[in-house]
Amino acid sequence: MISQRQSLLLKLIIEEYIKTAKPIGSKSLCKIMNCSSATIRSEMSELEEMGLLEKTHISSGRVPSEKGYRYYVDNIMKPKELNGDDMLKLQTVFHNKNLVLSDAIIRSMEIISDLTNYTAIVLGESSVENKVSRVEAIPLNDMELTAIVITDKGHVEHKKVLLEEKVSVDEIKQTVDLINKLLIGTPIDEVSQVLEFEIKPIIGKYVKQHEVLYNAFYTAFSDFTHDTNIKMSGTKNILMQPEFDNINKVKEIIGKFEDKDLISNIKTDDKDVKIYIGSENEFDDDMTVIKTKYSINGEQGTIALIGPKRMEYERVITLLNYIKDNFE
Amino acid sequence: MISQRQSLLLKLIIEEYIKTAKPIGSKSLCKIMNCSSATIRSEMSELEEMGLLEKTHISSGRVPSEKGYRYYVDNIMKPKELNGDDMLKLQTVFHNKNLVLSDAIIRSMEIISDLTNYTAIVLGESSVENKVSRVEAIPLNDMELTAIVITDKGHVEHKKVLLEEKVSVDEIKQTVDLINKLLIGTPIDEVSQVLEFEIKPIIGKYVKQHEVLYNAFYTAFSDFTHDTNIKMSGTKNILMQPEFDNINKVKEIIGKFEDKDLISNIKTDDKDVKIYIGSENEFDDDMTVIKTKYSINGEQGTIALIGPKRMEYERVITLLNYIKDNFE
DNA sequence: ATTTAGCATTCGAAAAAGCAGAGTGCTAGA
DNA sequence: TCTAGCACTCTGCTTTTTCGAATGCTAAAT
Repeated sequence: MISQRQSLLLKLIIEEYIKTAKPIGSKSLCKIMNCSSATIRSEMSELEEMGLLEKTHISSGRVPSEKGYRYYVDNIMKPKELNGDDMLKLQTVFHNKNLVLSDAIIRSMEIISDLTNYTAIVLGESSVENKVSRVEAIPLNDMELTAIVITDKGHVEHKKVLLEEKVSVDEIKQTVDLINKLLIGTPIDEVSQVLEFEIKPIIGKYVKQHEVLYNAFYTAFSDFTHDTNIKMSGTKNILMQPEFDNINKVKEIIGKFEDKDLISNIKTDDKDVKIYIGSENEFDDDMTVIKTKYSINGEQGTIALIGPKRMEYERVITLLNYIKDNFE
Repeated sequence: MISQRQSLLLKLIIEEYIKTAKPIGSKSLCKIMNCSSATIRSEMSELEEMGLLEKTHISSGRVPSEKGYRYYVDNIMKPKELNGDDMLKLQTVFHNKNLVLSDAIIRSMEIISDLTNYTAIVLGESSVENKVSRVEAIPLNDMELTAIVITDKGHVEHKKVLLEEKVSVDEIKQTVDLINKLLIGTPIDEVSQVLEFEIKPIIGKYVKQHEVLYNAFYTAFSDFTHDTNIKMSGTKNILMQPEFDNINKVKEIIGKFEDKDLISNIKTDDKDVKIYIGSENEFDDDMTVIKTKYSINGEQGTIALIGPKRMEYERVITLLNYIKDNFE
């Protein structure tokens, strides 16, 4: 077990390291720990033995290990009050009456990203809980049409589709009417099933070119439901962190930020704010991902921050909780 | 004036430098120029005097200057046939019958970016030449609605708007009907005028809360017309170029890539493929921007590539021309 | 009048050497 | 248990050296 004093020492080391990104030596903690550097050294080496601290080389100061951060997050750090400045900045969003909720979340995350220099991500989900309220198709020429779906919550999706063969405007109209009749009120995530099992079998009776049209709508719809909306901000900010002092790491991370799949994977269904340090996350072993689900008014998704493992955990968790609370 | 031999020399130096990114020494060109290094040296120093070449330091090999590239692009380089591999890759797009034109352009540019390791940009314009074909408003609750505009070319824009006061569903419906009546057929870029001068004056007669609703629609529409759609790909690729060997340049460029205004400024109305080398462009003095307008089927915009000044000009210009030709 | 060979010179990139400072571990005494 | 002291290690920086690739210039050759 870890002693009182060791816990304090770990706390001091981590918090100092978060500030400076430099290994912490025993001497610098003498006054505050009220003992000699030798004592601190021996405590340090015990913490190292437990795997909570590391050295960058044999005679360097100590640096927190992944396990060290984990311990800090789980057992040492305390939820803090939101800092006044941070709050003030965020208030500008809540007081801006012109912002729709979904925009407000994005804006809040932008602010948090600016405030912290971490990268903010908002993964909007394709509006589960939304029901189809209307389907439209605008024929553009004999080979193209735009399919539009509007949900009861005001979500709109549209997609241009290429028809494999010419289809008459009348036939398109008939198909749309049919789809509307059968689809209105259907939850968005059940649409593809309804299409497949209820509409496909009967569409042939009404429309000559049913294959073609069916396929067009089918691709349009399946795009809707699979598409997660990604908003990122501060991919530049994060490069200001001192850990990005070498060109290859920068390139690696930039590459990962461009990888939509990797980013989409950050999605979570956990309503609590959870922290994934280093190898605990799928994104990058040197980074920490902190994320939570939001869900307001039928719209839901994930908000996340990505930063170095040396992250201001207390502050970040407070920030995320704050905006969650304010949006409910 | 520049002599035959100097022109050849310049060509060789630039093309070699494009390949290797390393200064070119006189000796390396002896065989191909069929003369001694001393001769080449003296020609080189003349080219330098004319400002077409530069040295990185007093005893280094030569590197093309901005003016040198300009001269090369204007007077030396010849339009080439598209390389077979490049063509093959692009063909996959043209043969993919499922792609709508606008998607095909984006996809083509992605491929070009991969092929060249430059960054590709597609700036889609808010569909000039489109006319309003329908306006819809979906009330979400007493304070929010989603406004939808559909154009005759199948372009769809939608936006959630916050109402400043509660407005009844009936009033919303009336307003929408009125707007539809007056707006259908209006070219998208004239919408705000019609709204301001034709609709605003009479809306009060029909609707009690006319201010509120008018404002909502006005903001929604003005967002539509101002919004240029930016698609970028290969921001990572470009970092592979050897000029990005120092961290600060990388950060600078990443910052510029995040700057929507700077990117939007790349927009051009020139239908020819034009090259802007170094300080000739607004983007970055160390980079070259090559761009052209595309316009198909009422949809138009700008496609551009951003790369180092040391760009494969011949290839790039051929590529862009090729996709332009194939889309018309 | 060009072109070439030869030579001293310049400069950068990379390796080697040197140095100061910050830390550590360990031991012996308080 | 804690601390003072000491030998030792390693980094980060600066300085030196070395090496090779180019250059410009001059004088001879074509």
